[in-house]
Amino acid sequence: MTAVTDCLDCPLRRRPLFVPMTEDELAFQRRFKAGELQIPIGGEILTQGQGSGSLFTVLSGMAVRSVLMEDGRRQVISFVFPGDLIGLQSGLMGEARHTVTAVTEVVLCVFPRNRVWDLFTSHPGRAYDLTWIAAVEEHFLGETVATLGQRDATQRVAWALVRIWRRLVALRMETDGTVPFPFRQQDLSDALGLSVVHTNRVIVALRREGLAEILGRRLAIHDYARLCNVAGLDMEKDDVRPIL
Amino acid sequence: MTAVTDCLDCPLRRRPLFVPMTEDELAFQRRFKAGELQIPIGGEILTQGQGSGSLFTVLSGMAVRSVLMEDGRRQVISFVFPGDLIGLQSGLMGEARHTVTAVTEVVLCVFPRNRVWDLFTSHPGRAYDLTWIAAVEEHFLGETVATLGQRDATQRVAWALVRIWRRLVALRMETDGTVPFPFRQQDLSDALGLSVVHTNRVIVALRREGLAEILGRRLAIHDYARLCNVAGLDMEKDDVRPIL
DNA sequence: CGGCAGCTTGACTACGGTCAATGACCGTGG
DNA sequence: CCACGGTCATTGACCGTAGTCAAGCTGCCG
Repeated sequence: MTAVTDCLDCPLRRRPLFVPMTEDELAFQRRFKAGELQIPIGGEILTQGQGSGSLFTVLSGMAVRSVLMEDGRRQVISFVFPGDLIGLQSGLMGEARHTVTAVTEVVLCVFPRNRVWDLFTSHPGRAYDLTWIAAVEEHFLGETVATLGQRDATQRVAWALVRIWRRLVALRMETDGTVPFPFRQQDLSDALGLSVVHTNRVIVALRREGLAEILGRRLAIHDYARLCNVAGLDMEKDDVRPIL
Repeated sequence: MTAVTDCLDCPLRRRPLFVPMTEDELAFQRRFKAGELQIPIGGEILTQGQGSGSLFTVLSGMAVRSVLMEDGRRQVISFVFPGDLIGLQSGLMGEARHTVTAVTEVVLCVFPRNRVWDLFTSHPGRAYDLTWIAAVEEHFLGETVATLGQRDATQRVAWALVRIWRRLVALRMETDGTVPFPFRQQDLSDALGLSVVHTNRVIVALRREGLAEILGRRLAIHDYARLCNVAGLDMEKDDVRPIL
């Protein structure tokens, strides 16, 4: 049980991926933040069908956002990384439409939902950022739809690996040419609409090709340019975004 | 060339699908609305890669939101109906990430982008609604991802038909048990990640089963309950949402 | 050391893609 | 008025990617 991180000392917000905060915004954040929550591996941050009294920003750790379908199948909607906002939908629309499950231990900043309105009335800049965050999320989902709709298995896997890689690099989580990769192949396949078996075959193929490799919960990309090419992604960097 | 609709007389905002506006909001909308734009069939409301100086709300007509991929394939991200907001992403993130193409003649309310900020500073309620709209959109895309990832061809087509049906019914556009259906089978297949050929086979099968039928640019659902069942959707109504 | 979760591989199957041809409908111009 | 060309829907034959089933493997934790 470590002490709660003061927003002033927050290591995340200074990463190049995020839009810098003004002094004023920072002051507001400090008041807005109600505390921290620690979730163990496998724990649920949000549960489909249940309301939540809070909004969260991931301070550290990773998670998976998924929906459970009637027939028991699972679709992973997105992977969740430090800096991501969780609970906007349930915050604005009532109950959560998906489940968010921690795949590592996760530490969350907690923002009370009943004060979101304050944010809109007294901090339009932050409100704007909130909308911006939602728009960024929407954009990613659009790309995901395009991937599931149009790309074949190899392209999909390459796409997912590149996306995860880029995000973690932008967060400065790369060491020795590898980034953490706490997801199971099952998570990947549920995200990409493939069977685990086939996903595995593709991963093995990419490894043999010398493109990328998943080893001991870490991901190494050996030929970034070629992998991007396979994925159908250009090599440009991710846009910056605000962080709450 | 008919006269511009005054927000006061706007037929859309009173539909049960939308959250009613307060007097105050209505007054603001009237000032915010810069005019109308009429787009012919096949015209582009927004073009991928280009910025746009405006936000739009669809007043009438339908469109298709799509991304063009490197290899020339097309993914339809969503279908666009009256009441939908267009251009939030390009408004907040710079350039449009997708193209919106009119499939009928479309009339748009135009909101100048440079006044969006006013909305955040002086009308927090509207700003909140804007975020809400973004969250709703995100939710739909999540469902789309789940559909493309987990459902087979028949379920996908059924899902799309039910979604379109529900939306148009909520907009009161049903007559004689049918709703307008201006989309080509190509649009459907591009939305569902199927080939036109296979999409057609499924549509024919659904028709033979007496579940649903597309005839002369109109969609008839003959067995709503069963179709929902095939689609893997429960029969509950859509949530209400704000309209800009 | 045993058990379980997750990764890997092989053999077979099937859903949906591709290619190709035909048909229905419509607007245009000779 | 009809011939022509275009777009979209429909159907058939064939094929290939990815799913399913099943078995073994590896590594970790109790």
